[in-house]
Amino acid sequence: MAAMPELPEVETSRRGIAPHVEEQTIVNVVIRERRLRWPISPIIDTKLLGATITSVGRRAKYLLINTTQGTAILHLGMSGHVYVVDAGTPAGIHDHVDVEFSSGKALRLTDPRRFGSLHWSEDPLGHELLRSLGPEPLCEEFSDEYLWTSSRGRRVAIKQFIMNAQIVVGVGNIYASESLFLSGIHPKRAAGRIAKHRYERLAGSIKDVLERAIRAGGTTLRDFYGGDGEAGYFRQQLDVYDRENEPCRICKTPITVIVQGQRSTFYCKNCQR
DNA sequence: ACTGGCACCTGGGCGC
DNA sequence: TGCGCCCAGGTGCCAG
Repeated sequence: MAAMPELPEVETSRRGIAPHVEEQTIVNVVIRERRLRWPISPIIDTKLLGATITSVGRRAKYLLINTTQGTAILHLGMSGHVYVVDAGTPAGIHDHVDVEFSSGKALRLTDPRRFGSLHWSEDPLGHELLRSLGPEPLCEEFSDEYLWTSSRGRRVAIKQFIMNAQIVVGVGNIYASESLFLSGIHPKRAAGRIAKHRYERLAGSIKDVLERAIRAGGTTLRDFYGGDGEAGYFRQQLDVYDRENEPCRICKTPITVIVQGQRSTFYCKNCQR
């Protein structure tokens, strides 16, 4: 099982856990490991205890667990998962947090690599980590006009430009490669040297690929009660990611892999210019 | 102000 | 079977 959370996986998690945790009252908080990307503050234990969850939101790849006392801000990093278990279910070595409800169920956070984080805030959108994030890719504000305007004078490669969370959130390594393929843009092209009409295709492709992935339940399908994920189906729809040397679905040219900013980029050197 | 590079961690897959 | 190496989907921070 490998569900590295990009935006569709986080959104899938949000939808998966929401019906199980909304309106639940927290009667116990078990934190077994506080050393995530940042240490989990002891404040969180106190704030969560006795609180009732009102809704589960999302901003970028952060889950916002809204309660009557404030908001828990949860990031899943590269290897985090959340799911619902029976309270008291024996914990594995990477099961760092259980939030137990009066119903006898619990929300469990598992994160082997511990790149995730958990914060508390009464004003989550004003939180240090969320404050200066760019727009959501699926909102209207994110458009060709926006991309074109914000890219003028920028020499950075377009792949890294769209993965920059100050520009737009939620475009991770997989969907960056995929959306550039769909819009026919070479990943190394300087962001500032792309014409507006090409940004129209790019903005559309980003929205399209993310929406399709969300509809497919993220790249990995999960059962949010009980735990284990099932290898997902969106992977089968990927055009370039992880397809080195396999034929381009359009022109049959073998897919090329390069490294940009220490991450793999997959593209078709014939279709993308 | 940008840009590129490093760091934080563990686990899985591969070649020998 | 075992060991060492390389790779992984995120992102804040640093120096230049």
